[in-house]
Amino acid sequence: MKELSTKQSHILDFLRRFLDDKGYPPSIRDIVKGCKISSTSVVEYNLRILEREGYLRRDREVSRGIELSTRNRAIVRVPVIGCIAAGEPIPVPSADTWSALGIAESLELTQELTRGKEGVYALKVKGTSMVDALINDGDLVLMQHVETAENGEMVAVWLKREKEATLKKIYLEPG
Amino acid sequence: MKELSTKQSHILDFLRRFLDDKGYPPSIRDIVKGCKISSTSVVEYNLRILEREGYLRRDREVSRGIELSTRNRAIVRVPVIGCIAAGEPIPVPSADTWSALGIAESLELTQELTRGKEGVYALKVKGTSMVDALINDGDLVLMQHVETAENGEMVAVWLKREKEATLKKIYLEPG
DNA sequence: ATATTGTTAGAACAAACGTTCGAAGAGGGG
DNA sequence: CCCCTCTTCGAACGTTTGTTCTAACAATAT
Repeated sequence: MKELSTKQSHILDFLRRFLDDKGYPPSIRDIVKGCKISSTSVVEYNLRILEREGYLRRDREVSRGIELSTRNRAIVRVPVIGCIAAGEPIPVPSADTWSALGIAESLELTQELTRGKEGVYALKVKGTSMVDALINDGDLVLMQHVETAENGEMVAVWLKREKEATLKKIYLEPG
Repeated sequence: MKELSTKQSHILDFLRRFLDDKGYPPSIRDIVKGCKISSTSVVEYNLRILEREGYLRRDREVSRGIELSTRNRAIVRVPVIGCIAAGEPIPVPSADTWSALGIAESLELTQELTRGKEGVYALKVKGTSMVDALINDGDLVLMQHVETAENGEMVAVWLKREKEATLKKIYLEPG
């Protein structure tokens, strides 16, 4: 799937909200009003792109004949590997074996959050030693495991002594 | 709910199958064909009964404006209210009016994340001024809006000068 | 500059669609 | 039988809706 324009994201989002709220898809003119678009043909134009990119399916010549692709709503299960405290080492997360091991907890996320990335895992924060870093006790930190550090990219590294972390891509979810 | 006639059960069943298959509700004439009914007014007549008995909800004068009332959803939609940058003010999120306003994007979460809390919203992080706080550009911060600060609880407060934030409950998702 | 591609605008048309109305059939109780 | 209620039938009306077409605008490349 290609990158979507701002307008296409708005339309897709409006579609989801409308469907969620009303129980049936919006008409093209509903989208015009809901997304403050000036013409039906603009919606038609962008719907065509969204369909081509696989975000939805359309039944032509049928009013409200729009079906959202279920792939976008796919739910991903992410392991909560362990606790993270000040300066403690992080156990290595293996992408596919976590289900076999005795992982206690897991987290259900939508793919919108993980964006299809592999090797995403979660850590539970222990203690309030990182309050100044916007992270509190009991928070959940979503992270992506990468094998090698790409050039110029930031990678999550725990500096034991400094009690600091820098990271490339991180997914956070505190509770 | 009263006992349904054979025809009404048939319609209800067709409604469910159609919705499941196509992703949008059938038109009255679709029901005519699908249930081998001879006239649209017969469908209209029975739909009126089905609505009165609470099996479905209808939006009048709207094509395919039928919503089955048995749908349960474990997925929660959360508005992405705006951008957050160093020291910038946070727009006030109102719990139920965000769908009516021109909120650009939203995020789909499982209830496991929000834990059924009300007034949960998200902010998009702009800029890298908070990298040292584990938050990077483009990250999404999930927050819960509370009207009053409970005693002893931490509440999200932006200190303009210190460029710091303390918060009670925070959900993070970076990209 | 011109050409190309992506996007927006507005209008118009034909089909799809929900609604309404009068009439009539079916069944049940007096 | 008549009366009443529930249900079906068919057609018509007005609106909604998807589609299409042409023109114009914007950004970028040639």
